[in-house]
Amino acid sequence: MPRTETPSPETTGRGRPPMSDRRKHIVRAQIAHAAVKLFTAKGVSATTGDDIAHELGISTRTLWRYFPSKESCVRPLLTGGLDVMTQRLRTWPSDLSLPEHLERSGALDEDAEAPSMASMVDLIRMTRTEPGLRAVWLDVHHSAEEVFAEAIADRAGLAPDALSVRVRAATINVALRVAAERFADRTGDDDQGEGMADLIRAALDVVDDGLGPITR
Amino acid sequence: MPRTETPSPETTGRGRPPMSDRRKHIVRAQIAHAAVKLFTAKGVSATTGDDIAHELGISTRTLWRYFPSKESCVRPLLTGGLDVMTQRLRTWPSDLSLPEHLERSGALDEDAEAPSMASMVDLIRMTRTEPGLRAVWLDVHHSAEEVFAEAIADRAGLAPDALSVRVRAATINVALRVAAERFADRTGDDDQGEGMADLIRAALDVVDDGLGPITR
DNA sequence: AGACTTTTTGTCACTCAGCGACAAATATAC
DNA sequence: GTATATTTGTCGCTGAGTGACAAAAAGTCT
Repeated sequence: MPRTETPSPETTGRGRPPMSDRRKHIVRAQIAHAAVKLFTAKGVSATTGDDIAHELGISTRTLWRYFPSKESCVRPLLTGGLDVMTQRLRTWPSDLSLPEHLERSGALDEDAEAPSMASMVDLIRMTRTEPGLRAVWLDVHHSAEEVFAEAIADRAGLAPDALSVRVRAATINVALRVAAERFADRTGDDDQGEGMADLIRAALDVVDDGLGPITR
Repeated sequence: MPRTETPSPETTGRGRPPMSDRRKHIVRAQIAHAAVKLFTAKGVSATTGDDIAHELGISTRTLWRYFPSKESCVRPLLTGGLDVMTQRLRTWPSDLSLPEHLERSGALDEDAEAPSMASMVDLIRMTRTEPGLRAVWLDVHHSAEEVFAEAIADRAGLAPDALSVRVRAATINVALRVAAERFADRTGDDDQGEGMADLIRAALDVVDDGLGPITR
């Protein structure tokens, strides 16, 4: 059995086999790390697509086949925390509230992807001053909204496009974004910042309070 | 008195006076309308900067002086609803809850900018399929977050960067975005859609419910 | 070992976005 | 009218991103 990670039923078995999703993902991750390295060193605008490609020894044309723009090269790093959570939404136990579930997912992620964590923190910080990176960051979270909506609709027995579902998905999602930004801001070299799980809990608690007594 | 809309104290009175903010705003609005016209007609990617500039009889160079990218040309139209609300936040009466205040602001806006409304609806719809426009749309709302945070912090007597303030500002803001998207989706030629004020109220009610009984 | 087939990568040429520099036009005060 | 400051246009450039096609890679089959 010649390791086919995509066991499609109609394998002609003829010619070069398509690149596995796993391998594609690895290449994308390598590009992402090269991009963030150059972005932090020279700044985003001063970094060209050629720079990123040359850093990896690939041609610029291939780079654009993996990512549609130089800013989007770092997308895999920015999605880091979120796609762990959205993946875990599929196994959301029925005896756990969503905040509890998300909090644990966030905590797990924090430990798991330690090497990428520093890059992610750097990127979220750059998000403030670099419009191109901010666009990617906001879009990453916007994409997650859909996933949250489906999970919530499924649990609540409502349609995924019900207003209450969409608003809840959006609010939860945006709370996670604010928590991540806070985490990035507070995490310094002295590592005195709060944990990601604590921040997620705190942010979701605010959401759970509704608009609060102050704004009403 | 030679109409100076920026009555700066140190008017040398010598040379051509700077363009008033009002006049700049008018030019930007003209560009925005030309852009959305071409975007809807030919699609975003098929519309070049030269097209937009030529539509108005200005040079391409001047176009880029008013906007940093062709997608951002429509920004004035996308901010339409939001900047009315953020402007009114300055005169937020103390006997009104934030939802009530926003609801009324949204309703007023709906009537006031009737001509721009159709373009805005078209744009928000295009936001789904055009990544460039979506980026502008998301960034517009992201910018509003800051304004909401300041208003809420001021009312609550908290620091603008307090976690609770930021989360509340973000959640309210995102609820407005979902309401606007819903409005754009539901508003057809037969005009059977709900009113903007109703949608804002409904969305903010969901926020005020917190995470709700379902997700906990 | 071939020959064969399919995917991936690289090379080339091209369009368009967007900016810096400088000239030309415009609008005011004197 | 002249002088001055602002705006606009022209020119030329770099870089993003794409389509077309050739070269290389990685397999299968005999």
